[in-house]
Amino acid sequence: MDLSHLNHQQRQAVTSTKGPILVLAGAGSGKTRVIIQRISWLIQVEQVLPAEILAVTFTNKAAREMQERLKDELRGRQKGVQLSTFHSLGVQLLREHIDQLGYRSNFVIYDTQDQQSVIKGIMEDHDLEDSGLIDAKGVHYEIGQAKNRGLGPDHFLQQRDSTRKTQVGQVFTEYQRVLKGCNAIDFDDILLLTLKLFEEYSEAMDPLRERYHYLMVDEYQDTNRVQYQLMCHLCQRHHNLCVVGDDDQSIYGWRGADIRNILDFERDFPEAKIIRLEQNYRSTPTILKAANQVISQNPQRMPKELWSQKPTGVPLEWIEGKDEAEELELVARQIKIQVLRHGRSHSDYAILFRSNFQSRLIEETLRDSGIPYQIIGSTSFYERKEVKDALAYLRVIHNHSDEVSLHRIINYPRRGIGKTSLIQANYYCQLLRKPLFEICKQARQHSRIPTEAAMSMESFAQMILRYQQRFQQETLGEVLRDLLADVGLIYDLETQKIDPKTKEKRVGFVMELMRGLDRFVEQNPEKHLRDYLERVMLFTQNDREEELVSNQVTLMTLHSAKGLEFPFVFLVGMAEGVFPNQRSLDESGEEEERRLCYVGMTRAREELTMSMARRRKRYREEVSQTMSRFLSDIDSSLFKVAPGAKMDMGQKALQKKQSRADFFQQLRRLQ
DNA sequence: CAAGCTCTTCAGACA
DNA sequence: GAAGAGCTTG
Ligand SMILES: Nc1ncnc2c1ncn2[C@@H]1O[C@H](COP(=O)(O)OP(=O)(O)OP(=O)(O)O)[C@@H](O)[C@H]1O
Repeated sequence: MDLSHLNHQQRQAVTSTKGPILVLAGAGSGKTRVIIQRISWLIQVEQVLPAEILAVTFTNKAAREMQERLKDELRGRQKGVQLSTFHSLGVQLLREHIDQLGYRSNFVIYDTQDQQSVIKGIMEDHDLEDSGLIDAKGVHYEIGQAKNRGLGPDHFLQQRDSTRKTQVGQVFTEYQRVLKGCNAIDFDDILLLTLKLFEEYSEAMDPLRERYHYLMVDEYQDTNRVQYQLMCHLCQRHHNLCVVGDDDQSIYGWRGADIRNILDFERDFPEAKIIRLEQNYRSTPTILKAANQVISQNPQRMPKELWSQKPTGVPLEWIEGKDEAEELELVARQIKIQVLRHGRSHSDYAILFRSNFQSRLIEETLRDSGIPYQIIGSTSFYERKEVKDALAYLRVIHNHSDEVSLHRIINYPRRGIGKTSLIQANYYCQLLRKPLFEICKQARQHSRIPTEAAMSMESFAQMILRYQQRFQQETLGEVLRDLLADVGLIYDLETQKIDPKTKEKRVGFVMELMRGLDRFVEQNPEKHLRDYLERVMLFTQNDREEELVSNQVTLMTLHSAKGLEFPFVFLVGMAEGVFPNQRSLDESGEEEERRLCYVGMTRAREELTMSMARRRKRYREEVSQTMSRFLSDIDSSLFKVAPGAKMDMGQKALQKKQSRADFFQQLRRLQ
């Protein structure tokens, strides 16, 4: 096998297939390439069966990319290699074994909204809502943090001196009970329950320990403790583990990523080999130098070298607008000019931002400028009310116990099952210890439920059962169409008295959902409703099948950009408060934000442009903004036009005028 | 009990 | 700019 496109250290990492190794290296040093080549080496040289190889990535997008790169490399022989995220691996195992843990295999996955509505419900039931000590969001956060560290309600209940903590503990306990009752698990449970399988049903899991002879983990710096433990179980038997990561790119601390996983690797795997990669093949020295200046302000970094042999490259660009609209217009024009001048494709460009809400204006601006674009990773689609409502029908059909979804739809669109009827139904649930759906099925037998409502409940339940049948037999997409027509969801949306534009949008989203299901069926004719639901829960919108990736500018958050690269990168919104994000600063200091900046900058291969607006609209009022602190860490000589300006006002104005004149001149020349 | 209205609150990243 | 809460009205 040809290893000439790897450097010495990479080759070492690729060919040291036995035992644990840790590849610790900076951005763009070819870590991902190591994983790809290693898999290729295992299959081609060591004749390892693909099914014995497991590579874990952090996002589905990364998994798919790796799949593509492997396909290019192995042309079919990669078939059978398992590439997945910890979460999808977990779901796969749970499907098979979750009954051991007291759930049924048709479990559903609760997202943040579902979780919070459960928590709200519990707090209402226990009159904890206006205790002033806790709120649903806070409890949700605490539960999440605890779960990421592998802790349960006891962790809170033990802290007797804090009423707040004990209340959180009570809600937490109840929360787990409710979820179990709904046969639902949350994202953290996916990992926790999988781990529990390994710990408590160890023998049943033995085949799994046996299965993967070679385990690889990309973006290792972002794993949390639970994932780490899971990883240990998976490679326990064979011990052939290769993890690659970069402590400077650890940007998921808020989700429990634990840097100890890197620090303790040597302790937990004493025979581990540590390999460092020091050459960056991605960016120009200019970009790399700037990125290093930003990250070097962080204390307590692991020592790492990173150099690039590429030609120096062009200086960094800086764009400043009077407000966000102007900032983004300038960015758009810049892209337009460059595409024309250099004959580049739009797909060579990425616009990266800190927070999702920034994407709206970017999108509008690009649309107005006629620049084609695609947005990656926005979760908002599946969080929209109308989409969630439609999905709730599917979830209830799949799992009658899913009471969060059931409550969403039992009276939407209206079918005369009001609040009081539900309270009565609920009373019978508790009295007879039956799930709500069972009560609905025979609502007329329960005298306290008003007759009208009871009839309605029964026919609702019958309808669900009818569609459950149909989903098992007919094409998913068609049944969904019938279902939504039957319950009148689209009709309800269309007859709402709101402005026609939003109305159109909402209907459009539901249509898109139906098209998505059609596409899913086309691509996976054998799969069932449960597969679709699983996909929808795990794969956010990222997965839009890369429709014609060609010639579109990519828009995404800095977080989703990790691991990717583009010839031209624009980092927009480089203003204090936005990036670094204020809340993040307050809660966890600037270091992670700084790493995020490092990640963003090092996505660029040839040219990096940063931009900000001097004023920004926030809700109603306008606020003036100052330049992001990260910019002042970059040597101004690396910029073509230095941001903020160390020059006096006169010069500054002049330069601005000058560059604007240049700019318009260029525009004219191009037209 | 439903419908329509205003008011408030919220916008940190992801699986 | 969107969604939920809470109010009034029919
Ligand atoms: N030995 C090599 N020779 C030439 N190019 C290489 C070599 N190794 C990697 N590259 C290229 O360098 C770029 C970065 O590689 P890769 O994505 O594997 O880096 P990485 O370390 O995973 O980056 P990051 O940490 O930013 O995710 C890719 O375009 C890759 O093709």
